[in-house]
Amino acid sequence: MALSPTERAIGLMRQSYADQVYNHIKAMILSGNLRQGDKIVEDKIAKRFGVSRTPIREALTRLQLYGLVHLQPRSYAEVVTIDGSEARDIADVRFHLERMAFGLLVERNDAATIEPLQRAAADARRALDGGDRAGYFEHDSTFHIAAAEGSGNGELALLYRRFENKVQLLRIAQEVPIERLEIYAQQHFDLIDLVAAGRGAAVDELLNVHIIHDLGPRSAVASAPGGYRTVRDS
Amino acid sequence: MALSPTERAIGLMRQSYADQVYNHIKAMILSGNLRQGDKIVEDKIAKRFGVSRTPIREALTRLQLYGLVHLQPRSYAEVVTIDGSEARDIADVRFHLERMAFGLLVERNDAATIEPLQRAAADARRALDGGDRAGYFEHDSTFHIAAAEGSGNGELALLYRRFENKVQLLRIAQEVPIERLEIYAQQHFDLIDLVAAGRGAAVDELLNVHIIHDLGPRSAVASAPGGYRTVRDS
DNA sequence: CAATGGTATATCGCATACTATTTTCGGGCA
DNA sequence: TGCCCGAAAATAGTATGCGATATACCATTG
Repeated sequence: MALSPTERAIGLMRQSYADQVYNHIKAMILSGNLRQGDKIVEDKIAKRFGVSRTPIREALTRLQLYGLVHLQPRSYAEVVTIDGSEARDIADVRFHLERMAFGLLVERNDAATIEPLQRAAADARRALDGGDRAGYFEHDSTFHIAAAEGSGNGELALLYRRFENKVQLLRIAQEVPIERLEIYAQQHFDLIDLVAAGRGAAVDELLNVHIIHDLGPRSAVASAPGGYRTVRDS
Repeated sequence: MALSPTERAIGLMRQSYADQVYNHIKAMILSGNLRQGDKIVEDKIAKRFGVSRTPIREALTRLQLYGLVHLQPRSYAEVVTIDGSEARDIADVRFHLERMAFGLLVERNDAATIEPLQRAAADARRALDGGDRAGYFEHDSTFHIAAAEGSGNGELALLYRRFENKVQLLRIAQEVPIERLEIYAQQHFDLIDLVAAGRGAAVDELLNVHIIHDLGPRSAVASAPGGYRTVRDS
């Protein structure tokens, strides 16, 4: 954790300890190394990282506000637990945020903007083919974040990037079977195609399928004639 | 700031110093006591409140994550500045979040759920009549937060409550003329009526007017026949 | 006079130590 | 045996101090 003498000498402390700890704990949670409900004790983490509790507390504060840990006052912190009802709520909110993002993408109709999505979708596909489940999740996230970023609305991008933490936590916890991941991976490409074709209604419909999937329909989008039917129908 | 001996004795420290400081600074920003771009120095605030810098830092971290202050590493913090482009982005995101919330409200069609909205709308109207501008903003916030809460989606409520901080900051900065506030106050009642009448499309349309108003149309909702025309047309 | 460099000051990042509260756990009692 | 209570341990909340970095100001030079 401590910086190398060289880094110190050059003055290259790009990230504060709090940043580093934040990233590390977040990675531990999102990789499944820390599981839902696991106890997080400041002093233990501090000793583990070889820093004092001060930066740890700052990192935990951030993790709390991003919805990844629950801080019980005067007591210890826990990795948040997401039950079925919350899962549906999260998916629902996510659908609406992404619908906004993709709507703006369709409006923009800019090939350069969707290039990052293309790349992320391809990376996800490759990871899945290689049996790299964690890698797939990573690129899946990247895909959707790229959509938010590409929307051109900075606030949406900010909001989505934060919200996405919880989505990722959900992905880990749900233990989705590999066959479903295959479907998701394909849908990414389909989404890109529909965006490129400017078929906004079809995009909405596919997004609903992609995000809400089998959690039970709560925000179903009315099926439009000529909407999304099967893969590569554009 | 320090607790009274009685409070200490009874053990009534419900809020940590960090909480209290957070609420206080937030109130200062949202009341216009601290203006956009104002410098915030930890030590000064610490002395002002009679506590150490530690809880101040925690409060500032939270304010940063809520988008109210900008923390420059190794330098001082500032109240965030929102330029025109960001303002439009915020309004745009807000519209989509509220559309989701009100959509769920229409689905629910529950009188008890919209009762808090009714009350907030009435309070806002009263404040405005009394010339209490700050009070109006307060109740305006309450109205929209109540909508998010009433949606039944806890994640949406959480997200919206956080996001609303920035919206409030925007309200302060924009210095909207009083005549426009009159219009907003009326639209709150109109929204309630449309929700009660189950006219979802009209709600969307009015929300767009209410939120995007004169920032320039970016997320215009297509006018539906029988949509929102004038106040109390239901 | 403008630009550049250097020094002083302001301010934050983190470590350490102390305090207050919560949790845990074991022993006494019904 | 189960439950309650109290003491001890665990843990977070806050204060203080030091060191590091950024900012501001002034002198020097072209």
